[in-house]
Amino acid sequence: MKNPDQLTEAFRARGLKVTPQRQAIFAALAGDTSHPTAESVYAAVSAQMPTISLRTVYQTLNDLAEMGELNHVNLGTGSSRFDPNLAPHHHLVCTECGQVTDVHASFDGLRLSDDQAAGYTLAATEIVFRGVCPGCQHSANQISPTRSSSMAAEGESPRP
Amino acid sequence: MKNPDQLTEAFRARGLKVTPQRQAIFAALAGDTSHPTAESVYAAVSAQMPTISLRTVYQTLNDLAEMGELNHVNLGTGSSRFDPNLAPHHHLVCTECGQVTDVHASFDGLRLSDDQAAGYTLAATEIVFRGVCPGCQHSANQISPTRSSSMAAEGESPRP
DNA sequence: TTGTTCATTAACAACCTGTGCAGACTGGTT
DNA sequence: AACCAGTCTGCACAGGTTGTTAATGAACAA
Ligand SMILES: [Mn+2]
Ligand SMILES: [Mn+2]
Ligand SMILES: [Zn+2]
Ligand SMILES: [Zn+2]
Repeated sequence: MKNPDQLTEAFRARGLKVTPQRQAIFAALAGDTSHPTAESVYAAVSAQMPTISLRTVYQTLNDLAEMGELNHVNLGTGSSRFDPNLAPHHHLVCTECGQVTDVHASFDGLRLSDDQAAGYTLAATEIVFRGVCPGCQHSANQISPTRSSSMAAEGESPRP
Repeated sequence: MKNPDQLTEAFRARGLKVTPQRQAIFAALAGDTSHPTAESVYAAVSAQMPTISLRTVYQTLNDLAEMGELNHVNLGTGSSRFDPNLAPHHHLVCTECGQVTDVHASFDGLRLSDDQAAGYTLAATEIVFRGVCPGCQHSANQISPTRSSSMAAEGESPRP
């Protein structure tokens, strides 16, 4: 994702207005590597701008995704996530809490032979590694007093 | 997935009853390589047994998944899909119509280095190839009369 | 500065996938 | 035949996301 100033330019170039709400969202996303959901972006921005609406957050995230400034990723964690990291990379997803971590390794050897491609015009290859994150391993090793402690930690359930 | 008779046994062995509804679902899934959604299983079974409820289809599919007879896969096509193919394999997903095709190539070289794994306990690796299927390429090359023709072909929209 | 256009908000409704629930029903067993 | 655990159905409902509408407000080009 471009930095907030560049996004401001890009929005103007598209005839979109640059509003305080949009700028607050740009700022919230800058440097965010957590693969936030719309709700979590809303939570972050609301802290600075309590009057912003969830609807506006959705709209702006969708605008950014349409402009290619953001990737819309669906990793089966129950809600769409938005990824400002435009570099080619893959993901590590915690099956307990839904946490998503970037994997920057390149897997260049990964190509589909023509016969396997079945006539498809290929556009992208996504690799998802699933497992249990360090935080959730701790919780699991304990006597699990309330059974919901691990999910509460990250704030999102894996599959609603 | 086991064949219907074996599933009947497996259900009984677990103390689960074998009902006509469940048998109809077993039969519908046998040899189905389309990665059906619950809705599409429901549609198929309803043709033979019009009184079956969607709720029962969901329940039975979940039971089968819990028993490991079916894989629950989420490929970002808007709804969960169920995969009776238990062999390790990957998927090719059409970004236009949502069609899913198996890729049986093995990518054994694919391993995550310890530093990339970030302390996760890894459990699974999924590879998703995205592109446009042969059918949808045809539609796209034409003058696209109604713009919705390509989606109607496969019966499911990629992202609701 | 002014005017036009676009954006935001709020309050809903609608949508879709999926699940919880209550009550009627039935498979498998005795 | 009778029993009971387990199942089916229909409906309500939840979560995530989008559509609508109207009223207010603000961005930015002229
Ligand atoms: Mn990422
Ligand atoms: Mn498959
Ligand atoms: Zn976790
Ligand atoms: Zn297609």
